Amino acid sequence: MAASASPPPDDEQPRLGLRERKKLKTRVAIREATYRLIAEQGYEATTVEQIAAAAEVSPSTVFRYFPTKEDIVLTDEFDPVMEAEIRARPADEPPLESVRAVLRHAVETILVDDPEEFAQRSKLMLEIPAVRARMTETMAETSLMLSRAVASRTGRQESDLEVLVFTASVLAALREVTIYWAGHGQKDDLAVLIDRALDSLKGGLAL
Amino acid sequence: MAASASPPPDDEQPRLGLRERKKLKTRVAIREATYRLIAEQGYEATTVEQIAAAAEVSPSTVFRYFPTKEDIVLTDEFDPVMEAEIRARPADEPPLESVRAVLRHAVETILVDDPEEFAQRSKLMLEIPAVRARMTETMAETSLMLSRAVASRTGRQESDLEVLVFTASVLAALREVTIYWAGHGQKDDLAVLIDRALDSLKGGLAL
DNA sequence: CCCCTTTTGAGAGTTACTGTCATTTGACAT
DNA sequence: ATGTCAAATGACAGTAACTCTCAAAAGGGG
Repeated sequence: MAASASPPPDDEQPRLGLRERKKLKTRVAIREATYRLIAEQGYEATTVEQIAAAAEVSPSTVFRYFPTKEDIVLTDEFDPVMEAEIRARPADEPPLESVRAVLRHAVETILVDDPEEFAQRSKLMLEIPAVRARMTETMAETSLMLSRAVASRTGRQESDLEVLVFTASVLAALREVTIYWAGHGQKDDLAVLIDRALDSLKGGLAL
Repeated sequence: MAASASPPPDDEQPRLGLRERKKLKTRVAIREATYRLIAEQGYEATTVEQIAAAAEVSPSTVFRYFPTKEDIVLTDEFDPVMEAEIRARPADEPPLESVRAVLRHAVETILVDDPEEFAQRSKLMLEIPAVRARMTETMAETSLMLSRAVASRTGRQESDLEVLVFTASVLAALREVTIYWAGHGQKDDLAVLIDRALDSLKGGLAL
């Protein structure tokens, strides 16, 4: 997927050390500065130097936290959660339906959690090729985890061509949905669009 | 897709002017130099400056011919041909089958045409994230053309979500096939793999 | 309060890519 | 051939995303 905001409900109440808390703050500061600057000036016009200045850290630090500029916008902590959720679905459920349930839940969470950030990210995905490309790269990792989960539930290898095609198609469809949604003023109901897309896959892409 | 080499069988015997012939030569020289250097030193270690030197042109010229370094490796002139071929398929054929026929033909052509280049490109797609990313970008354009063709043949809008999901899934599957093939020593029969992938889509991704 | 480890910032360097301008070179008419 | 014009090239300067290295600063534990 592509969400971020609050990482899954804090497992560790047990107090992060000051160090860790500061790191988290820096991370957030960088991201917020980035989103703000991009909203004001556009993506390409915003340099990492400006981001660093706005977040009050050095450029070095920005790169320590995010490997690329695109990652500042995209980073995503949902994969592990989704993996667990998929594994938790009933074993006899068709994989496509498991994915549907999990995605629906994920989307719901994101929209409650931080709708604006999600909206802005979707728009960037629509408009900035570099971001879309990086997003797709990120999806490659998601794809791996999804393949693992699907493989283990169906008793196939995760390198099985059919498994790979499954995950690649599902994620590609999800990406199209997101872009479609962003391209239509973000007015549609995401859950409905996801259902349509998955139904289309389920029906064998008959047009 | 992702092929290049000789552009579709020269429609114009009627003599390219010296100018055009020279341009073509330069294009080829740059690409050959690039492939050679990459084979020798790896992708990242090969700079555009080196490529320019090896092709005996200036760096400026390299960038005039190819917008990015990745494009030198990826550029692809097959889209228009494939678009025409799809439109030429019988109108009552299911789109997935039209795609199957055209892809099969395209793969055949490529493998006859310039198997080595195709092999090396696949390997780069597998190994170099930047190339894979750029490849995916390229696929976005292919996706557009495929959507146009499919839309016009099914009487849908090309912005129709189902059409978008169709093309995105097909191309994602094709990408997986290519990577799978490259990752397995390029020993399998590509046509067979494509069939398996498309069958999987046709069957509604039931696992 | 001191020591040790982690984090940070400063600075220098690389490389892909952009834009500009003067020079060259093919095309074409005379 | 020769002159003229447009297209292609090369030289150059500049930007911005990264990378590396090293010394200064700051948290944590005794």
